[in-house]
Amino acid sequence: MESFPTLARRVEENRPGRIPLRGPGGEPVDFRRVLASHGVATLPPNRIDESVWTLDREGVHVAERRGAATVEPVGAVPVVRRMLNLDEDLSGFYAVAAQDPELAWVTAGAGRMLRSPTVFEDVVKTICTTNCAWSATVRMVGGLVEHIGGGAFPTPEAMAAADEDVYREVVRAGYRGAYLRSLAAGAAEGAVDLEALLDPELGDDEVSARLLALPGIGPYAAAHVMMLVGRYSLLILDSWTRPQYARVNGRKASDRTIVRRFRRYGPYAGLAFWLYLTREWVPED
DNA sequence: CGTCCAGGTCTAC
DNA sequence: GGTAGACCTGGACGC
Repeated sequence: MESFPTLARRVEENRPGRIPLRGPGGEPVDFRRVLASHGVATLPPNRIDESVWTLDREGVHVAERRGAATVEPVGAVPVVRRMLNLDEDLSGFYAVAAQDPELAWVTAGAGRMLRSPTVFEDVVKTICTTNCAWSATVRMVGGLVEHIGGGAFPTPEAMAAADEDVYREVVRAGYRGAYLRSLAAGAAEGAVDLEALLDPELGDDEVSARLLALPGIGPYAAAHVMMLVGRYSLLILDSWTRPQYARVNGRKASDRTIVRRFRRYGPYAGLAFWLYLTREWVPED
């Protein structure tokens, strides 16, 4: 006869995992705003359905129910916690944002950028956004997932082992192919430790320097990856954010002016800038 | 058809 | 420190 505690545990484990949508400081977490936090979040193998607000990926299903994220299977709870960035305390950011009439709304739970399960994946995807239209980014990442990862996001080992022809003829990554293979080889051999970029002991300048040392990562890509690993001191200034700022702001501004406007946010300047740009992305109910 | 450029980066001055 | 050109790809545009 099975003991009661064991049975109770089994019953509990068979229920979908539930993750309360609260940050470490008790801050609210807007689940929809995490799913719709940035464009890279929508790339394969992620599948985000904004009509019902669900996230599916590699057999994992995430939805929102009664103030919690529900996760199936339950074993995927740790990776989902990471993807939703639920362990970062944003209360310090909210304290500053509350004083800014343009951004006070974020304190309702905005600011968590959807992360990939590995930093490697976010770096690869970011490289695939450089110097090309969004449609090309979708094609390249789709090619990596389908033809190298077999439907999942490819491991560094698989990407390093893939032939150059695959990058040229299937992924159609163009000159980025060499960057991607080189990055993957470094990650596979352990020469580059991308997970270390999550180390809170590192300063933003150190994280930035390590990213800029990677093949194919320049100022834009470094700032983008940094936002995804919780480093917000740099603003993402590129061909999308500049005109988007002009649209939201009502008139154009130089990079210097933009940087000044968000200077009050200190280490959260990049996050404040991004949220300002994307404030219309998730309509209120 | 050619030119431009999109969520830039690299190298060479 | 700063700038000029080259760079894969493939839509969007002008001619």
